[in-house]
Amino acid sequence: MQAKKYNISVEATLEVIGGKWKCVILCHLTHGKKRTSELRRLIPQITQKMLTQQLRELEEDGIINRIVYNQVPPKVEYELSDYGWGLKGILDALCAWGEKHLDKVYGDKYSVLEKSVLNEQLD
Amino acid sequence: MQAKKYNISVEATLEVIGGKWKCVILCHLTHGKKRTSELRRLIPQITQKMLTQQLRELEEDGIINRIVYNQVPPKVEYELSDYGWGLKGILDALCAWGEKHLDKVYGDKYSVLEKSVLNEQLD
DNA sequence: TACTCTAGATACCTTAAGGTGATATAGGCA
DNA sequence: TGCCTATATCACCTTAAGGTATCTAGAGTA
Repeated sequence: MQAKKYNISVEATLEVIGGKWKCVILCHLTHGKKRTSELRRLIPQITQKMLTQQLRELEEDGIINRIVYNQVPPKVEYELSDYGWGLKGILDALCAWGEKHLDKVYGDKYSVLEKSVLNEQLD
Repeated sequence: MQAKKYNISVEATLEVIGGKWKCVILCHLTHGKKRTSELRRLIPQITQKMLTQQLRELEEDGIINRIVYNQVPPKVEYELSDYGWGLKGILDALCAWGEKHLDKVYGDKYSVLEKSVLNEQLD
């Protein structure tokens, strides 16, 4: 395989965790193993297709592990792989910056309700 | 203005630095003020339109400052704003992870040439 | 005069990312 | 017998992100 030409290494990172959903999924997984249905509940706007598609790609890149339980109805869990845990610092920083940014941009208009919902989902 | 509903704060961050180019631009700016033409040289694949478009959006979000010199031919420089410097930790981490990832994925096949080009551009 | 150089705008077009809705499993259970 | 469950895949469609080509300004310069 030929190394792809990146002009700057951050492009390699973006290829792995870029896009609309991957960081969101990974942030949730930093709080522990999750079932597919849990992820769908945690990320209401994501569609079934996008969820499994993003999970597949993350799995291919070795960021997450897919754990299949042989039972009916099916049960599948996803967790950060050892390699994926190397992203924890970045993911936490992204979340933290986002919170600060929301405070800055919306200030008081950023309702307490929002925050409680947000924290609930972070736990 | 109504606060947008985010399910998790990382979404707010992605709205500011998401997309194909913004992190790349910002990474370059962490190494100092840059003229438009310098950025275009540093990011050969970006088109004129995308560059100015992304720069405008970053400026609107208060991440970068646009410095216009009143002279002909025009001279415009971009630099991280004080607020933008708050992203330095994240940007550095993204770059660092990307380098490690390239090593892991490509190993020896990831040529020294690539690395030197890469480092050159990081300086 | 004609052409350079830098930064940018704008209209239009292409493509890939993302979304919708239907269908497939395969055992448990009413 | 037929419906439930959770997970996933497929074909198709939409939309927004990104790309191309052409245009501007205004002074220097060959």
